[in-house]
Amino acid sequence: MKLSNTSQYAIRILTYMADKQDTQRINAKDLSQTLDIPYKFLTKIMTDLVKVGFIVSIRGREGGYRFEKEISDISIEDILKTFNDEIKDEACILGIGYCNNTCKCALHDQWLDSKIALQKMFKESSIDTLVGEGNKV
Amino acid sequence: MKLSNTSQYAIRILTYMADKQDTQRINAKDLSQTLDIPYKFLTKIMTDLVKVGFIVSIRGREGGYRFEKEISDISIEDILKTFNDEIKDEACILGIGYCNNTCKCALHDQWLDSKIALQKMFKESSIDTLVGEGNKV
DNA sequence: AATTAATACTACCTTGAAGTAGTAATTAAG
DNA sequence: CTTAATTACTACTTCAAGGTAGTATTAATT
Ligand code: SF4
Ligand code: SF4
Repeated sequence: MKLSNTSQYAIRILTYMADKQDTQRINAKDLSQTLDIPYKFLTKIMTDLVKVGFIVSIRGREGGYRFEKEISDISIEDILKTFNDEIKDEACILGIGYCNNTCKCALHDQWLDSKIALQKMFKESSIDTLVGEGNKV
Repeated sequence: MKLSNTSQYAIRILTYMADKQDTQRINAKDLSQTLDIPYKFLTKIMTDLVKVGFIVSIRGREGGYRFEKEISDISIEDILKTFNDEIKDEACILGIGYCNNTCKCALHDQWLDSKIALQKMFKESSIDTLVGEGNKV
């Protein structure tokens, strides 16, 4: 029960970029070194983040990345969805077919509250609410 | 963000077995068919559940499995731990090294409540609290 | 004792996530 | 214009989870 490496990386990348919004461009080499994410894997993730419209890339010398979308308009949920790692409404915690909200697997009652709380937390955590001094990166 | 297939299977197996405690032995073929879990994969999981002492196996003709431990003494947390799928105290949600409870990754504050609630739910959900009529299996 | 039905063990195959390598395309600087 | 520094693309490799196959072992039934 954990987030995928890719999701973890993406969240760390975007929150770190948000922390440095003064710097107008951040390049892959810096991100890779600062966040200790393998360079080639990071650039693959960056391309996904560009394609989904969170950031834009500036190619060529002196290039890099900057936000395209408002950081108040990017939630953890959005990031997880980009990498298919969100908690889906229709996914049963025990993997028994699709959840129609009337079904009951053995863990239903116990899981439902946590599920809703988690989804709410992911949805309400936009990048701008996460920036802060002294965060581990 | 989901439980592993193996964990899901194990929870379904044990809750189903608990539902049928009248039947003193349940064999792998029945479990495989009823729960729609691949037979060979199921027997691998069963062997793990035996090794960790939740159930005992009776080999040979008319063999099968039955509980060894009290079902009130087996929690979802215990099952998840068996397959290394529990939410570890020291695991950072963003995968940044080890959590010492003084560190702060960007998601720390938002995650902590959910984490504690989930851990509590997994710990307090013993198999006997999960048995019930009409559950999806 | 032979047969049959069950679990246990060992080894392998498959799939998807994670990570790597090399090259092409782009663009600022000199 | 050339070079250097950057992102993008394509393809491959590695690793762990999930799943499969075959055989050995066990024990009740006949
Ligand atoms: S029973 Fe509960 S966990 Fe299972 S599918 Fe329905 S809502 Fe989801
Ligand atoms: S900062 Fe929060 S999530 Fe990260 S390791 Fe510490 S407690 Fe865990």
